[in-house]
Amino acid sequence: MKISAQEEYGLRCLVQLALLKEGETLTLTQIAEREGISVANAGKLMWLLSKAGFVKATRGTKGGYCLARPASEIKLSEVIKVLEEKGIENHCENFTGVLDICVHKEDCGIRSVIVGLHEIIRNVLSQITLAELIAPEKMVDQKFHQIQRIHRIF
Amino acid sequence: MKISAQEEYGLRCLVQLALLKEGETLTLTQIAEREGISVANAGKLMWLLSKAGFVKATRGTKGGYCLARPASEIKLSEVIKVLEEKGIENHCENFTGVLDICVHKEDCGIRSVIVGLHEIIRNVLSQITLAELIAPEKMVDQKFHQIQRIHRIF
DNA sequence: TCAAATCATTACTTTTATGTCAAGATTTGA
DNA sequence: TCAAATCTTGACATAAAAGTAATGATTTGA
Repeated sequence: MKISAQEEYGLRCLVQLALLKEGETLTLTQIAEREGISVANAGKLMWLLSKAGFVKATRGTKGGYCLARPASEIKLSEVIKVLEEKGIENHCENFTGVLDICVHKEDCGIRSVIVGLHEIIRNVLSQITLAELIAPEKMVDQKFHQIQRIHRIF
Repeated sequence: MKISAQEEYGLRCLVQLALLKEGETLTLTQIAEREGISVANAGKLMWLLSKAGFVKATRGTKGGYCLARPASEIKLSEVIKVLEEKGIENHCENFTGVLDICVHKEDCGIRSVIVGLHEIIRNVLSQITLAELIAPEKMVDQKFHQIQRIHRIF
């Protein structure tokens, strides 16, 4: 169970844009620099995020990227959904082994657990916005544990 | 955020063994057949699970695999820990881009969220045993939602 | 108008994860 | 003892993910 490179770096690029003041933009080169990734890679990620409507791109001199809507209105769950390649919807299609169809199609305890876990993850991520993510780590941690406390997970 | 093939299939092989009666065993061929994966792949997975002490293997005619301890004493969290290649411990080492060290080493909201999510996942999985996983999906689902209800996640 | 700066798009390369193969070791039973 | 059945192990091949490169399109401003 882990986060993919695309999810991690994509999210981080968005964080950079969230840090900007109203009206400012960042070029691919600047984003790449600030995140320690290649310009080509940043380009691909921003293209995805642009297609998905999270960022607005303007070309030409003075061009660059900025968020398409306020950071406080972008939930992490939405971002992750776009950056992951295959959603949980197709859990059963993903693990069919050498067959065309998963042998557990009928009744599957694992599916319940995996699908349930994804529900929890989605739920938690839907309670955190980009805006909250750019606060100092201490604050994010606090917010996270507040979510956990409210829901009595621990 | 997704489960890897190794985690999925490894878990499923264990489930097959959990379904056995006391004293019964399954050969690699049988496991492969029942899970719809190749014998070679089953061999690799069982090797991992054997090294980790979840299953007991006996060689030779009449040989095969069985659980090394009762299914009710094997938590999913332990199994996943063994089957995933990199734990969450090294989140920061995993995403350093083109640099040697992640640019967010100092203070990182994303890290908080990802590490927190992994805590939740581990916690939930530690409350489910192999024995519970082999019940009809309906029951597993119930158990899962019971965990959610107890902890007021939703 | 044209060159420079920038994003857009697709194809390609590299790396990593997954899956396979083959040779070896152990056990059983004839 | 020996052949058959089985697991063990490490090397290898394949597929998927990640990352790069190259070419094209748009905008700005001299």
